[in-house]
Amino acid sequence: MTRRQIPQVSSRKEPQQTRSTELVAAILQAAVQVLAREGASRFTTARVAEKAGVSVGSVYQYFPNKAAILFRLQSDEWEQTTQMLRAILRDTGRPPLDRLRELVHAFIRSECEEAGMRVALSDAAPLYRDAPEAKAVKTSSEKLYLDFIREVLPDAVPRTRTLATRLITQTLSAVGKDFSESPRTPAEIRAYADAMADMFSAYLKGLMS
Amino acid sequence: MTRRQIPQVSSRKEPQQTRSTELVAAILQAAVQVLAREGASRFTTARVAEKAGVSVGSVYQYFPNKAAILFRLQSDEWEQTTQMLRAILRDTGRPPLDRLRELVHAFIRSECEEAGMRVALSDAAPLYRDAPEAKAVKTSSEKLYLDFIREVLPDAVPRTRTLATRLITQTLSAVGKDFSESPRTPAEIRAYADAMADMFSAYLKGLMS
Amino acid sequence: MTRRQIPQVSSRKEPQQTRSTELVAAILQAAVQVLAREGASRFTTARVAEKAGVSVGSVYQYFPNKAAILFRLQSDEWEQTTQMLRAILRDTGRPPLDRLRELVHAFIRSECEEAGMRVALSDAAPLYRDAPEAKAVKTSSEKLYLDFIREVLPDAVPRTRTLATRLITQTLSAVGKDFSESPRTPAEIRAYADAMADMFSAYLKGLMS
Amino acid sequence: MTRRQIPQVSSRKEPQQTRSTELVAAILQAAVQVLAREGASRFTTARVAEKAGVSVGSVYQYFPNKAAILFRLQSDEWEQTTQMLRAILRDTGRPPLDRLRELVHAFIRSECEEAGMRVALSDAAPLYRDAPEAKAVKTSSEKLYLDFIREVLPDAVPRTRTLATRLITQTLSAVGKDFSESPRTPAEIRAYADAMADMFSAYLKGLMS
DNA sequence: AATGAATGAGGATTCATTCAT
DNA sequence: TATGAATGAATCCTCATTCAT
Repeated sequence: MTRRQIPQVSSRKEPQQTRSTELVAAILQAAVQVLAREGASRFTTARVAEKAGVSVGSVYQYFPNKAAILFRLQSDEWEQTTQMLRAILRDTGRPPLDRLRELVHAFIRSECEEAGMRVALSDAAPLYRDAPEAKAVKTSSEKLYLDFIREVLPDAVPRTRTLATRLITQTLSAVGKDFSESPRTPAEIRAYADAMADMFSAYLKGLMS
Repeated sequence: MTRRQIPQVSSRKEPQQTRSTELVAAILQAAVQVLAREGASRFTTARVAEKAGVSVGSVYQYFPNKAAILFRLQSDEWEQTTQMLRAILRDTGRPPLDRLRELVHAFIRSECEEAGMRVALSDAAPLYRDAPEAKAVKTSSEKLYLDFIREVLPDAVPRTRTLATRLITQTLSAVGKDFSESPRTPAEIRAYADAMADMFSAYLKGLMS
Repeated sequence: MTRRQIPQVSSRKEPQQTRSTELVAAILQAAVQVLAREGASRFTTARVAEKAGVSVGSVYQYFPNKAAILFRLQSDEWEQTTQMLRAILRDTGRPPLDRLRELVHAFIRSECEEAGMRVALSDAAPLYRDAPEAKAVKTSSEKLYLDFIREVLPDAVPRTRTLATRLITQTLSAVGKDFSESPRTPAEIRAYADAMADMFSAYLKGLMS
Repeated sequence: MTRRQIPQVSSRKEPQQTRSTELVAAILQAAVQVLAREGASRFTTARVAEKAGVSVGSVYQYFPNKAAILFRLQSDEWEQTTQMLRAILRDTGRPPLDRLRELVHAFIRSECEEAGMRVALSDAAPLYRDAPEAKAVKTSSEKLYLDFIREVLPDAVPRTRTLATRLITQTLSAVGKDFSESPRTPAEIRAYADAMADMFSAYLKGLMS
């Protein structure tokens, strides 16, 4: 590609006053709604501002550009998901593969919540995914999984562990996204998550030997 | 979302004369280039026309709208990939899991070819994915996999087979896409494909018992 | 207006061979349908050609441009209407005002037939109305009315007669067009036509004294 | 017609600041000029913007689409005309038919002012006439006439009054429009208006008895 | 005569971002 | 700080007409 646009995506200023924090929250909440109701292609700063009840100018006061809003939405979600998964994976009292199963269920379930907004957010990915900040977020959560895999495959060579980690995380996120694009019933979700957990378990068991 | 735009995406006229066929080919080739070089957001009918050396009007003579060009690109690729995979899966002389492994390799390899264009094409998916024609294409190739899985799991209940089929196809396509977004060396590709094949094999073996 | 476009609107060639006559008829019939179904703004030569089952080139073989088709439609209708009215007005056996009443009824009735097409045709009027041929058509039918008014007001000065003629013809055509824009029941049509005839009669009686 | 386009035609925002009001005024004034000089077919938002000395974007800030500008022009004129006619009709000191005569004169005269623009505006009617707002405007002024006719024909049955009202208003507006399409001298205008008033008077007198 | 592919100017509308107030 | 008016390039698509075959 001749020249990808790599916008500066980090927040223009850290809002430290209460008022500002509220404003940012209002903007983000409005952004979620606009994304869910209108879709990625109709996600405009003007619409977000209007829904948030503030002026466009104010939006640009806290976000350098449209991509930054989307990035923030995405990264907040990553944060949230990661936190949830961390709690599950670190519960070392339970057998690892049990934890993995629970993780898969929790992840797929969470992906299916607010699916409409998530699809739209992922449609808008081209706008924010190439920003350097986006990559940072991704690698940070990678470690979490790697630690878990190390626990499961203590004797494997690093290369194998890395590969297994990548495969599982990538499958989880890519397939989760794909699966959640269609509306799903709780039963469907459970069945699919179980199948995926079965697959991961079988794979890891094979690597243990 | 309030109302998605569902454009008519099928070809405007079947080019039967040599000249027309060439024109359509030129347009599609130009489209591939524009997509690869400029990215989805800069993919415009005007640019395609210019690159193809024809007028915009000519583009619209053969494609009812921009989405139709993208859909055609995507659907040509699906066709091609499906054909390739069909050849592999139907080679019943070899053990199924061997064929599956080869399929995974072939698929991942093919996804990594022209990766730039593929990523852009997938970025543009919101424009064509909701067209009814798009769904038809998808379901048609589903059967291919289902037949294969039936061969592998002849005794499983239909539900299990369906689930396994979905999981594997979805993993293949979603993870393949994701994986190919970064540039990969042949070695990386082999390693990743092997890992994925291991995962599928372990999973299916688990279901056989 | 800086420069109105005054297109040459007369037929490119008089079709004298049977084949050609049929072609022209097919084109005109298709034009009527396109006008009725798609409206003036979507009336295009391409659509007419397609509906007629001929090529655009053939359309341009017999009509120098789009306006000419519309003009022909309009002028055919004028012709037809005039013929009908002539028959009524010249039936000198009946009292003039009776004939006028019948004329009004016949006219309004005919305007309400194929109303959709007529509205569209009138929407397209800007395209053909300024052609010199259009004016010729109009004046030709003027005489018919003038003769009738002369019969009704034999003693009036020419000025009065001219004025009365213009007022009546203009009212008839303008109000007829306006009235037919909404769908009307036969009863409505009769009532309206009667009222209009009453108005004309009262007016002319006033001028007779 | 398969599907008419019924655009939302009401103003996008009520300009309350002086600056905005001026802008809207400038746009409308420019619109009038473009309409008068270029005609309906060359009436484009770009031309209006340019003539008004603002950007296209600004035009769209106050008018949701082209039709809305035209509708506003038309509706302003309706308003103005109605106001004028109301003053005449409500001057109950004078005999009704005198007032009617004056109304006819005033109306025809006003129609002949800025005739070029009016013709163009009416050529553009297909763009705005089907908007729901347009119908509302029309019915509102209907009442004015109905009240007047009630005064003239106090003993007539409602049906008759309604019919007379419709006939007169429709004649007035349709014939007025038609008459003003050609340039007219003041004398012509007076003569034509007098003739029309004669016609209305004769008609109403006939209904009184 | 007939065809219909090709042209390309033209038009409506959107939207990210800025900046004067 | 907040506002929101203003910008104008960019985009998708249409269509009258021509002309090589």
